[in-house]
Parts: sequence; C-alpha cells; structure tokens
Amino acid sequence: MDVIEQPKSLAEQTHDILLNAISSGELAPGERLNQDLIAARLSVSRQPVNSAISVLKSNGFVEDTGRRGVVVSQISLDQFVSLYEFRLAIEPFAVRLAHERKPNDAHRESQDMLKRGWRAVRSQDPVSQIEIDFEFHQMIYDWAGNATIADTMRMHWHHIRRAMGVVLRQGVPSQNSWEEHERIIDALMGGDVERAEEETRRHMKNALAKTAAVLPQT
Amino acid sequence: MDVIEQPKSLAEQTHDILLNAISSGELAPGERLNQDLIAARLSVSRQPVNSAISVLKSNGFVEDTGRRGVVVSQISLDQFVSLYEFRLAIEPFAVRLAHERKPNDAHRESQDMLKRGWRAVRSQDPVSQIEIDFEFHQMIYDWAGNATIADTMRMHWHHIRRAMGVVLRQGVPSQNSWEEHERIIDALMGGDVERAEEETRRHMKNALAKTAAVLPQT
DNA sequence: TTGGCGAATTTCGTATACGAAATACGGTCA
DNA sequence: TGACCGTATTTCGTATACGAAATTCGCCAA
Repeated sequence: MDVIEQPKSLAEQTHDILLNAISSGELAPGERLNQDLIAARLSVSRQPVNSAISVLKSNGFVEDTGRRGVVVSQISLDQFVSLYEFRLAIEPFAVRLAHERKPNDAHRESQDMLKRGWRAVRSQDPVSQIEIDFEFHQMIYDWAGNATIADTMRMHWHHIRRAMGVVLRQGVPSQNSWEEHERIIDALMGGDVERAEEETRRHMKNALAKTAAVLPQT
Repeated sequence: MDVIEQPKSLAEQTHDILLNAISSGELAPGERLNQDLIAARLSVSRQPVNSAISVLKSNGFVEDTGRRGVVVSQISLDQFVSLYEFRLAIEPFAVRLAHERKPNDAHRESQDMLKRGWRAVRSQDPVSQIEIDFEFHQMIYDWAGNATIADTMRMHWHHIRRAMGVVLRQGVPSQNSWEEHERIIDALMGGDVERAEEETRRHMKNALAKTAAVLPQT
C-alpha cells in the first residue's frame, strides 16, 4: 500500500516551474528574475517565490548579482568541460554496476528505450530528444542500484539540458548519440562489461566534443 | 582584485547554522525542526528560517514528515554504501587528474597537510579530525582542477561528516586513515598514478568498512 | 547637448498577520 | 479505569506590510 502524499507546496511548485524554465532555455542566461513579476504571473505571493529562488541559488542555477536580485547563471564552457569530465568517471562506473545488478527484464526495457530514442530522433523535436536521452541514462542509473549516482546526476542533468538545448537548436543531429546508446546496450546485453564501459567513455567524449564546438559561440 | 561581497542574508546564515548543526550531530536524525523555536533562538523571524529549511529539504538533509514540518534525515546504511560506492568512482579519478594538474608547490602543501592530519589524530578531537580529513580530500579536488567534482563532493561531505561523527565518537581510531593518506601522497609525489589510484580505492574501501561496522548499531 | 545631482520609484529581505490542518488535552461514557 | 470524541492549542504555509538599498528619471548647469 502506498503512503498518502500531500500536494506540493506553492514554494515547491514555483521552484519546479522556474527550474524547468531555466533548463529549457526559456529563461536565458543572464536574465533577471523579478520576484514581483513571477509572483503575479503564477498568482501567488512573493513569499513562495522568494523561497524557490533560495533553493535555485543554492544549487547554482541562479547567481546573486550583488545588486538587486538574481540572474540565471551563465553556461560557461569551463563548467561544461568539468561536468563531462565528471561524467567520464561516473557513467562507465554506473554501466559496470548496471552489468552486475540489472533486472531480468533489462533486455526488453532497453529495446523499448532505444525504439523511443530513434522515434525522438526522427521527430526532430529537441524537447523530446533531450527528455528521452535523460531517460536512457536514468535507466542505467536505475539498474546500477545506487541512489547517490541517481540523485547527483539528476541535479547535474538540469545543467546538461541547458547546454544540450543550445546544441540541438543549432541543428546538430542527435543520431550519433543513439548509435552510441545502441552499442552500449549491445555490449551490456552481451555481458561484455569492458566494451560497455569503453563505449560509454566514447559516448561521453563525443558528447563533450559536440557541445564544446557550439558553446563558445553563445 | 576581489569583488566586493555583501554580508550573507539572514536566510543564508540560518541555513549554514542549521546545516552545521545537522552535520555535526548536534541535531540528531529524526529530530524535529520547529520553526518558531529556531527563529526565537536565532533572534530572527520565521521567514528566513522557512527559507533555510526549504534549501535543506531540497538537498536531502531534512525530510517532510507529511504531517507537521520536517525532521532531520536518517543516516541509513544503504545510503552510505551508495555514497562510498560513488566515492570509489570519483576519488581515484580525482587523484588521476591531480597527478596531471597539481601545482608546483604540491609537495610542500601536502607535507603540511599530513603534518596537520597527524596532529589532529594525536589530539583525539573528533571535530578537528573530521575537518582536516575533508581538507585533505579537498586539496586533491583542488589539484584536480575540476569544479564539478569539488562542488559535488562538498555537498556530499556534509552527509559523510554525519556518519564520520558517529564512527569517531564510538572510539574508532583515525590513525589508519592518515597512513592511507600518506601512501596516496607518496605515490602521487613519486609520479606513480596507478599506485595512487589503487591506494585511493583501498582508502575508500577501508573507510566504508569502518563506517558500515558501526552504523547499523545506531 | 551632456554630465551630475537629488527625488521618486523599484524591488529586495525580513517582519508580522492570518487561516488551515494537525496534534494535544480534557471531559464524558462504558 | 480506559476508550473516544470534541475543543483548544500548536505550528505550518502563505499573504501582506514595512523599511532599506539600489536604480531610474528628471531637472539644472556647463
């Protein structure tokens, strides 16, 4: 039996809405967040908005200007290099854990995921491409059975989304990504951990290269 | 030239004070956070307290009870196994980066750090032992020159502190830790990355074993 | 026309107020 | 004596109020 969960507070809803707007690029880097405006737009008072902004600030999505209020954090190239370097350590490790712990229906689940991935590629819709890309990696974290990896990557993913949006909007195709995903799954299902790890590392390096080529122009 | 930074807001100060109280064990797992009480104790209104608690909640330091307010999160064994598994991936990687990028005065800095570590061990003061342990690893992250690693580990470290406090208060000696730190530095200064990574992995496994042996009793 | 100074306005952080929901308490009935 | 029900109290989330600091705007002088 499930526990009863009460509806999210206005502060949490406000946070989620703002975070989504930032991650999707709807709120551009450097853009100011005006508490009165946001409160009016969401039909709430400034109190939950203020609370939501505190949380965003603590997680690095917005920055203090020192003057009045906060602005959406910049997407710096350095930051993304460091983030992908980080993933270069975590993702292959997650794949190794996934190899050891993946559930019985992993094959079916992954084929399903790949199918959805290719469908998103064909759709050429950046939003669904970004979404399903995360779902793919989340599936791996899930198989890895490590809550810290899942939590940490969920946080970082919002930053990744921002950069990925920039990349995809520039018309860079995501087809390669899904070929790489396929190779990772292929190795994993075949029980070849070493190759799965290696393919994952390659996937990370390619993703970084694609992003790095586009980001400085922004 | 440094930028001028204005004093922290009451909300941020409240957050820092509460986080420190939680990490240090002053506020025990399961303990309720009463906003009125905290506000009165800190001589502020409930507003900054409420804001601070939102931030703590988003970072997993306190949990919603579903009823009234929040309680300090439990230290679960599962969570710590997952955290140390995570470190098993990150710390050796950070050491490898540190090997490539460490500054010229790394030798002097590390000898200094080791000296302070041994002094803390002799002092038998858990607080300074925990503090200097973090400083050691932070030095490595710093050398690694990767902001994502540093930021992520700073966040996780508050959770580690909580567990480490439990371990040290049970009288488990921290001498072994500093022998391990010494071996890592020794390998790193000798330019033997492979051994430095291996020593780091061993350090993580030992730390996990020490913690796991004590945690279930709590 | 442009630079500079001061008043008006904006906008934030924090305090206080208020209503709702949950807990705690006390009295009543078996 | 113990279980149960209704009321009082606690305590939270959110709204509103207020003061301070920064920015904007307009006026005046060079």
